Amino acid sequence: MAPERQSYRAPRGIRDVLPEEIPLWEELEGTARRLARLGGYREIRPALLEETDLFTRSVGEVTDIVEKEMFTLRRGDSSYSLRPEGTAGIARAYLQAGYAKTAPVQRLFHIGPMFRYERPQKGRERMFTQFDVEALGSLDPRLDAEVIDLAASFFEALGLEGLEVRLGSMGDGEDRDRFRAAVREYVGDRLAEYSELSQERFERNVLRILDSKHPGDVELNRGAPRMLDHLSAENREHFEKVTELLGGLGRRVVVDATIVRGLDYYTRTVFEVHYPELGARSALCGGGRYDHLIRDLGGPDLGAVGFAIGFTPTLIALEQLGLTPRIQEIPPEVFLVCADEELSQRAFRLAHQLRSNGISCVYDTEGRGLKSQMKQAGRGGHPVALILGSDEAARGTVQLKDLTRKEQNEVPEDGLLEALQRVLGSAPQG
RNA sequence: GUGAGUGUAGCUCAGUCGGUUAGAGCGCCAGAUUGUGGAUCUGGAGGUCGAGGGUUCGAUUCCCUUCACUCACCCCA
Repeated sequence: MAPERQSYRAPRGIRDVLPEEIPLWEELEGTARRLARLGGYREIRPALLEETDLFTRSVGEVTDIVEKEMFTLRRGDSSYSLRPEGTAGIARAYLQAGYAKTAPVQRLFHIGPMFRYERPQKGRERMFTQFDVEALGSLDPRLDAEVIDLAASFFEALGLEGLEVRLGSMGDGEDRDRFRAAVREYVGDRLAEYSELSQERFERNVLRILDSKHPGDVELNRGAPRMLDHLSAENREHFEKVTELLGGLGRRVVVDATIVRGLDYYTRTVFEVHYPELGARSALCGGGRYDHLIRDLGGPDLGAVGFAIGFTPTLIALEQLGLTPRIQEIPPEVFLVCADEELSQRAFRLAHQLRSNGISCVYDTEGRGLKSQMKQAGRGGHPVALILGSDEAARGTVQLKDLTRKEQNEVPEDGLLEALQRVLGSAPQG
């Protein structure tokens, strides 16, 4: 029974959100929900755990995420994984719910944790919360623009101004294959000059070489083929439409041919939202179109577009820019003070009564003295202290102290609720 | 997976050129004439100096190993 280890910690890369931090998280979640709903997006809460196969099919077998970053568990012959990203599960839920047949166009959003087995570092955790927005069932470029606009609006609502939307297109099908071949040829001709890392990527995922930040590679990439030059007429038109629509909203759009998403399911539109002031860590959001994912999961070939915003990078950005909302926890409205220990049962019952009437309250459980209880009431930030004393009890009254105004009145018990509501309703700090 | 840095009270950190009772601030608890708050003052509790091993008369201080955390690379939100 004697424990070998006297302390437990959360697993590596996983952190608790403590009560002190909840107001901040509620602010982020509330902002996300509010904006999503303004656009008619409905909240969905898909499974945290899926069959592993769902992710290998959708995200891609040779991606890092699937190859080495999934938390996977086996039960008998089945293999399940904690979701490493949100889109696959949402698309799966969409199909399972029958939306593809009953109401194909679905605007959906989700806020929740994702899991990736990675080495933690700043802005990267093994369990991280994402705001996911997905518009499924349509190819309309307005949805691309709408979704991008929503992502940018989220950051703006939190106080970030001067955002930059970087937009590119990965093409689709044939033009993408042609482009990939062109890149292979270009890079293959001078592979030895590329960095070791890029050489490794040559077989794995050529397109990522275009994304390299290695100075030598950047130089070599200057002459590389550009996806935007290889787009088919149809995809070109779609891309231009999205650009135009965003421009029409006054959004600053930078066409960035180097954007390459890491996940296999992306097609055509890809984008990132950047906050340039943040430098290297300026990407706050990534997303794009994934027009064949639904088909690949067994449904009809319907288009879809979406994005994911990580809460952790967002919080870091806000912190760096001094924009972290300073929101106080809201303490219970009443602290019940027992001047006499014999009244503790009455205090307990009174607490129940107040709560039944919608008034939040707490009381001391450590048998502390009056003074100490008053201290707790004051430091706890409760607007009101109710003091139960034996003299008052004999008179059928309690002392009601307004801690913000420092006013105290003796009130009869049968008028207590009204008196409390009056004081609380007119609380100056709101 | 690779590399670097750091590990001393709940938190933020001093400190010991190896020496015998390890410190501060904040926080916490208790008092300041006995039924009243956030200030002030006084006092108090709280640390196997991450863990294991080595060198030494002696290690929290030096060396090794290990674990954890942090940061960077990779990858990505």
